[in-house]
Amino acid sequence: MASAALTPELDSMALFRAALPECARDAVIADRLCAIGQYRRLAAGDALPGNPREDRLVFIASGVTKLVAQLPPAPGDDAQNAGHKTKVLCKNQVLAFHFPGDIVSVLRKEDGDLRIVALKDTQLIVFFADQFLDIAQDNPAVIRSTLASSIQALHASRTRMMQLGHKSAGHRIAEFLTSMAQRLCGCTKGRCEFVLPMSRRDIADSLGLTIETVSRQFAELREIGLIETQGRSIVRVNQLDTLARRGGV
Amino acid sequence: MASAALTPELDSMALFRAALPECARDAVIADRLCAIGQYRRLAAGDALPGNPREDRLVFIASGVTKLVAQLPPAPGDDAQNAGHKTKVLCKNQVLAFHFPGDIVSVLRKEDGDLRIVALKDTQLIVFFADQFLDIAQDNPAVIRSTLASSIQALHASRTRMMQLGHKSAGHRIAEFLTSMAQRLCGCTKGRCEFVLPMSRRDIADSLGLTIETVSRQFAELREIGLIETQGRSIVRVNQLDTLARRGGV
DNA sequence: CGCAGTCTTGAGACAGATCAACTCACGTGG
DNA sequence: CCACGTGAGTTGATCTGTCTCAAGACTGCG
Repeated sequence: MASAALTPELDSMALFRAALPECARDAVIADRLCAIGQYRRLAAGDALPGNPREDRLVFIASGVTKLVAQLPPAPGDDAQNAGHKTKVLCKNQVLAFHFPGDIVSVLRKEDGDLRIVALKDTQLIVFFADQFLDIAQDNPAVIRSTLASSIQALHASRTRMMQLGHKSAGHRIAEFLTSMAQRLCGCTKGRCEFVLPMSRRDIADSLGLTIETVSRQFAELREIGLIETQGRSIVRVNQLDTLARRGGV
Repeated sequence: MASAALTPELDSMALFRAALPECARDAVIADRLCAIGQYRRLAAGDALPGNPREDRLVFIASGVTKLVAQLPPAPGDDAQNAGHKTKVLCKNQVLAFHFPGDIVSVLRKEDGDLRIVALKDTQLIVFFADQFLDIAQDNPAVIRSTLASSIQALHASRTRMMQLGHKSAGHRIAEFLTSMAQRLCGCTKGRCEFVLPMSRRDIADSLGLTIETVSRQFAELREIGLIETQGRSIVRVNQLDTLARRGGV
């Protein structure tokens, strides 16, 4: 898509510009936004340092990240679990995975903070939300596209809520694989092959399941012949449309 | 807060103005927004007619509503459930409850449509999102507050996702009651009493549980002495802070 | 007062979690 | 280049929480 001859930083900025609404790409406003964006590089496994004070907007230029909500270590969580047993380990819910071109809004911590963690080497641009909006509001197209993307995220989040609320493990895994096929190789039917950038644990945490259950579901899909796997992370889907139907959408 | 002598419609519009950022309340922009807003009245149980074509923003002036995602009657849902049994009835996920002052964004239907249903007699103002934004984008304060509220909704939705992903029935009910206490009588500690505007079924659907489980959890809280109930919908919480801790926040 | 629908309570079934081995992939260092 | 070790992934046995199905009790309406 973008050039390769420039520095990684300029390259990332160019990608960011390309993500802006067409009319704003080469305008002054793009320069102003780029000026306040901080370029960052994360190695696989690294987390973007948290900032408890400011809401931020993060543009993913390359790589893959997960957005993790780290539940606080259950402060006084035992006071009430009279009879129950509760894992003392703080559980990490993976709220979403993000791919190049995505803009993620990271609110400052309130109930156990949000963190962006890289799954592979990742380049991103960080904006402070206030600064970004101060500039963006001068340009209707930009502010509207920002709003649109946040509404989009809301919609996605609601869809996932429905998943977590009603769907069985089988449904969830099928839907997960379907969406990964779309994201990673743009396929919606037929057969395709891709490399999952995230671990079983990440998948489990994002779907509200355990790794064992995820593993068993993969096994079941393998037995039926719907998918094949190679090594830890290579997945080949044989009938994507059948898989999608299994996901119940 | 608002007058009572005017017509219900004017009254609702006044409430809407009051919800705008201060600097915009009496400005021209408020008049323009009011001009495109359609006043609606819903009796308890009625649904706001869906609109498959336009995204809408709905301002709740009075009453209480639920936002329901009606899953399509599982078109070809059985093809894959080889061995499993699946409810044929279409399940209704309640995505959120809304109270006076809330602005709800209702996206046009995509995967099983969204509907707003009144829980008690409700007055609201409906805007077409495009029209609304065309006007709002002229005023930085308005567009930013719109964005802020949508980000807020996103955050709430994420919080709920975490709930549905990780929390036990007991946690969910405790958190639900805590948030209702805040919404309905502004309490965060001590004891308080309120009338739940929604049925057990609505509660169950919003938390991803069954009515039976909800009922049992209420019973448990009653036995512990944390709450008392009277009739179907009056709830008295004895130790709100203890309940909140039980919710695990 | 009586009916209809909501809520409660109980007994049993099942999906998924938990606990515990075991296997395998993949990077390391000899 | 291959042996090795570590951590990821798989598989199995059991256990628990929640759903299901089925009565029954109550609320609140006509």
